[in-house]
Amino acid sequence: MSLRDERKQQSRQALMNAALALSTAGRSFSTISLREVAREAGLVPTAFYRHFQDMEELGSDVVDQVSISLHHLLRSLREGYGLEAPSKTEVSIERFFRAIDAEPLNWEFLIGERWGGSTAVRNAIGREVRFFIDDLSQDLHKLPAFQNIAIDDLQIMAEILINLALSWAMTWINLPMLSTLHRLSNNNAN
Amino acid sequence: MSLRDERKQQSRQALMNAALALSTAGRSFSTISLREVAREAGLVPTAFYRHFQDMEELGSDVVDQVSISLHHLLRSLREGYGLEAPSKTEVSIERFFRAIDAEPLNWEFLIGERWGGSTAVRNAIGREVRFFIDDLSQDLHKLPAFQNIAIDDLQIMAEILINLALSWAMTWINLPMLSTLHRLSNNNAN
DNA sequence: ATTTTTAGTCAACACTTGTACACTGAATTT
DNA sequence: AAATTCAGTGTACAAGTGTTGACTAAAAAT
Repeated sequence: MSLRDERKQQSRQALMNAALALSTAGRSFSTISLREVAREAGLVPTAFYRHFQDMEELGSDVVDQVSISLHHLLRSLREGYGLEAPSKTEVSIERFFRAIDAEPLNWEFLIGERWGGSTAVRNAIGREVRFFIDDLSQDLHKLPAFQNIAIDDLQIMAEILINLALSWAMTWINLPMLSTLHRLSNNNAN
Repeated sequence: MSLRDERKQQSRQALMNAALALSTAGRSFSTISLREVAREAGLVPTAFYRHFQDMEELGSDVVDQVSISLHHLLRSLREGYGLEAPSKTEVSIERFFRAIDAEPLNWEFLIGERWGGSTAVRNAIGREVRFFIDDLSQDLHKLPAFQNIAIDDLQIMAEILINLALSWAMTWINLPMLSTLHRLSNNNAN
């Protein structure tokens, strides 16, 4: 990649990081402005257009980036299946919460914008969630305990698990945020 | 109630209806402005302050109103329990989707804003969802088939069911919207 | 060495936003 | 009948918004 392209990629990434950071600071993606994103990324507003046509396009691209990172998690969860049967679930759940703590912004964005404002973002996330469900149902099908359960039922079970996981993830993320908020308000009091 | 209070209530309701309608027209509550709500309600912007201190307060009150309506549904679903065992679930699910079709705006608002922008709204919805879960788990406990299942497990089951139901509801609402969108784009083409 | 490309800058625009303040007139209270 | 209350109006302002077009300078292509 040429020097110029490399720098462009860097700015592009700065814009996406800014969008992600702002979207998860107690606000939703659809409420943040193009100018805010540019400011946070250390760019002038008009430079935004060198990378994205509008905020919707930025949003969709953030979804794509977030999805890639979460697919890595899904694979790492899969690798825990080799263990003895009883602790399998325990290990998976623990890894799941660890993964949330590792990159909470990605989760918060995906879940918070799932039914949120922008149509483009919503569709992109919808596709992604459906992919997660399909993936998990195929995974369950490989497990001995689920061998004689109909594919359709496994699909529903996967849907159930994914939805519950997303809900738990959001609750989990918002829990420590309360103490963060408390700490901040104490600092402001001085 | 005095004549003046009655008219005030009417305007207040107009504002809340406007907020609900705007929030569910492909946008989220946090993206709609005070002025838009007032305009939609047929009021001047400054009249808004006679009813609510700010948009956050409006949002919380909309959640309260929506919750009441959904509690009515929950009760009507409960009344289906007297039937013969095999079709019980079927009837409940059918009633559930009927209830969504009856007042889709309420559902769309509750689900869409559950992890959405405004903190006040999010907290109000969180409380409401937790109430739904508690209610359902107590309900399950009364059923013969669930008599010998631990209370904690019933709580989790209720959580699972509510989360899945909310996800299905949103998917269901967005399904016919596609055809509506299609119809609209056809009309615009003329 | 010269030309072309292009990420980022700067200034300017037409709008929308939330909110303050003084005002009106009908419903209510005195 | 006179005084008071108060939902709704109209004007105004500072601040923020998306998007335009012309410009700069460094990298890439010729």
